[in-house]
Amino acid sequence: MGTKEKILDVSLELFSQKGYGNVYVGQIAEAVGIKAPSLYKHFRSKREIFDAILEEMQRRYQETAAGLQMNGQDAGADGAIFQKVSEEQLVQMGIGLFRYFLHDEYVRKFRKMLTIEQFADKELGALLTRQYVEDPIEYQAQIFEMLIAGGLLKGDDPKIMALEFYSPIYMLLTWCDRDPKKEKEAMGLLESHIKQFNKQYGRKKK
Amino acid sequence: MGTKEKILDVSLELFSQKGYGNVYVGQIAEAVGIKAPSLYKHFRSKREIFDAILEEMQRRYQETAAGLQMNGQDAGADGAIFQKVSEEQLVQMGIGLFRYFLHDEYVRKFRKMLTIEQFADKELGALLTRQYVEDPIEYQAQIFEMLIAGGLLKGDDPKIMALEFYSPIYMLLTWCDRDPKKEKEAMGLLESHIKQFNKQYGRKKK
DNA sequence: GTCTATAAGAAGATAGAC
DNA sequence: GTCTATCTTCTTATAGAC
Repeated sequence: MGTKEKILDVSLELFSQKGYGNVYVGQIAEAVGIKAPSLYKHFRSKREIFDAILEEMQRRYQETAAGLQMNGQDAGADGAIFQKVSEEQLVQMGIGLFRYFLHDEYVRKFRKMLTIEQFADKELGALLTRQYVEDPIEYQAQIFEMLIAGGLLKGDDPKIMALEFYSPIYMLLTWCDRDPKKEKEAMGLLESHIKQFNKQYGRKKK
Repeated sequence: MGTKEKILDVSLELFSQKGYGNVYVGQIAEAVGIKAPSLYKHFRSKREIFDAILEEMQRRYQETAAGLQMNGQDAGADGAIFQKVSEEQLVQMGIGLFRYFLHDEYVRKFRKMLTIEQFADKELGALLTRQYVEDPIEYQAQIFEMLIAGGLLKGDDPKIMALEFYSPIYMLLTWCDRDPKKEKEAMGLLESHIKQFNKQYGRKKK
């Protein structure tokens, strides 16, 4: 890893723990293994480091989102993918989303950074809302709408279903961000939640 | 309001917006209407201001919690209170909780401060978890357990019910903290959610 | 209790040698 | 690209007059 990438890496780690204002360029330099003035050969200022992180993480998110929406245009093709929806698949969808958000090192650190900076920087607050409230709910509402249309789930308000499916995921996620030791307990609650969700909205098997 | 109280007041406002490390004593003093050195006649240090806020807000929370748990020991008496549970009452319980968390000026600012400081200060992270995850879920699980025992709701896992009832409240709350203009939309979603919850878990009327 | 003046130190950033 | 030395500004806190 080049020095420039290492600077971004350790800066994200520090920003996600202490927040931008409580991280000093000396700390970044020390974590990288150089002296503070050397940082300025790679970035013009501390703010430029922050901006570079922001840009890179948004790029990655766009990539992931584009990947997830797959055939968003073509509901027919998506329907086919979920042809055989089952409790097990709903559980996998929820647990998978949770695991990805929680375990991907960059996703986790960036979410923590957004959380810390959300009120100081309106743009970051809006980003947090988009990435962790509006996009997931809209995406899941679309999926539920297709599953209902295909007769695989019952229900009449996909958006409320998405709110009810996703909100516990989000809350358990913020819980584990504060205390990673809770992951096992959170996973158990999440599984119970999804099974309950399936019991409520799933079509009877026989 | 005495100067000492005013210092705590404006400090909480500033800390909840920028975070402890990004607030300077000069800003606090300016907001109070005095010069920075005068602050030190009321508090020995900036940290002491922060600690005083923390202590005061925890005192208020204990007070509120004690009030809410009412007859927590005496499930019989609590049962009586909820004798005539209805959709309208569930809605009022959820909306009421939401409104209180969102509109009480001190509660809202303190929550934002905890949110900002949660990763830098483990104690504050634990406090946020207690006040906004564990206590509400435990409290609501107890209520649901009583309502089930009394035949007013159906369901077999009060804790999962509490998770499903409360998580959307929490998510909509964090959403509105970032963007208060969303309150009306959030309130509408919340009401739909609770009605859906009641449809799933409520005993049929006839 | 509030002020002005100021100390003491921290933090971001630059200059210039290597 | 990394270093040491240094500049400038900001920030917390104290001293002492009123």
